[in-house]
Amino acid sequence: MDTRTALLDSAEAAARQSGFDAFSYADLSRAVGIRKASIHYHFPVKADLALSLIERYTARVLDQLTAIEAGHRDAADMLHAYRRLYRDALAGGTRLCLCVALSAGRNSLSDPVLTQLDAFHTSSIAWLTRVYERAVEDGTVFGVFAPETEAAATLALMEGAQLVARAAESVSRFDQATAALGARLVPAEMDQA
Amino acid sequence: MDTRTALLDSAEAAARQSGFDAFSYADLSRAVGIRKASIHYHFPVKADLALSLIERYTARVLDQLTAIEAGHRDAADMLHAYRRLYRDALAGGTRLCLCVALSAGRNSLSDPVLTQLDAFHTSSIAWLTRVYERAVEDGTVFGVFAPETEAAATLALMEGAQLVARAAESVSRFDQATAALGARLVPAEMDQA
DNA sequence: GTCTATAGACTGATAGAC
DNA sequence: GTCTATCAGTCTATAGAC
Repeated sequence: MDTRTALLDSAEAAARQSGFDAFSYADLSRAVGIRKASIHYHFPVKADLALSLIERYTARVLDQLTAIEAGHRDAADMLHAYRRLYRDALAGGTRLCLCVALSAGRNSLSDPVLTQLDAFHTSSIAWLTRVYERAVEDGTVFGVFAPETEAAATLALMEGAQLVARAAESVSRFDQATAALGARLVPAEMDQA
Repeated sequence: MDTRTALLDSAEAAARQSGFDAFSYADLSRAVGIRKASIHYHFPVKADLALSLIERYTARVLDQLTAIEAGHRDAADMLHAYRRLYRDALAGGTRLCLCVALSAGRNSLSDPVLTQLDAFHTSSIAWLTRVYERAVEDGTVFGVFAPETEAAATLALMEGAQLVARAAESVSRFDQATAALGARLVPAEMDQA
């Protein structure tokens, strides 16, 4: 394998594990077995590395999407495969898809902070679960079957929509991503009317 | 306002804009108008600051959720308000919810990288749109009305689910968040049977 | 292409005066 | 509580020999 590819492989693994800013040329040099300065021959500044990384990654994922499209007949099958793609990319919860990782960056948080973060998610899901339980009763949200499942999905949807929106620096991306949720909600009564 | 609060306010703004690792005590000292070393009196190490930050934030959001619950009758109204909470927190696409930002971290990406990132999202949505268009025809996904809207939601759901899963270092969080999507898919035929 | 050596800047953190 | 002064460690990046 040529040095450039080894560098990209190592950098991708590191970026997906901890974020693009979390690894240095020093880390990379240790992993690949050449000196720090030599990396600058291949990628003069670190932004060049980021660009090569995402270009290679995008091409690879697009190939996979094409393969999924060719290998399945049903839309449902394709969505199953798509979901599996992201799921497998997680590597047991330790790695993000490179694009999420680039949107995301370093993760140098201490254990107590991670605990609090998890508590926040848990509380949010608990709250949303109560809301969806009510929805089952009052019928103001279309198609709710499992409140807790809906709750977890809604939280993830919000976090993901924010990430996508920030990457593009455009709120309309957020609106676009959450419009489907909005469409399921029965319009509110006009209090002002 | 006391120094501690000013520090927390400034740190929160910075963290939500660029990530927790993207601002330094030096930046903070400039913003608040005291010396770098003085910050260490309030928050001896930076992890202390992160913890105070998320504790304060969590308490505030939980209060808002309680208020939403008290102020609306319908589940649909509550979900509207919840969605609006996250939307407003975006501040036009420049700031993340603190929890997403902490999961996410620094974002020191160059313009070309951001462009590629956006291209990736656009391609993914285009692909998913085609899949959902097919779903409308073949009926293998329940409740699809607007393919492009579904596509944007699915992408955001995946990114968010990964973020939530990484924060907890558990794949089951990902499964939980995407289970609702799975439930909408008509089971695949058994090829092995 | 890979190396040694180094520049220059910035980081989080500490000691101790006031 | 806030200050000055300073530490040792990190980082990206460059110059120039081989």
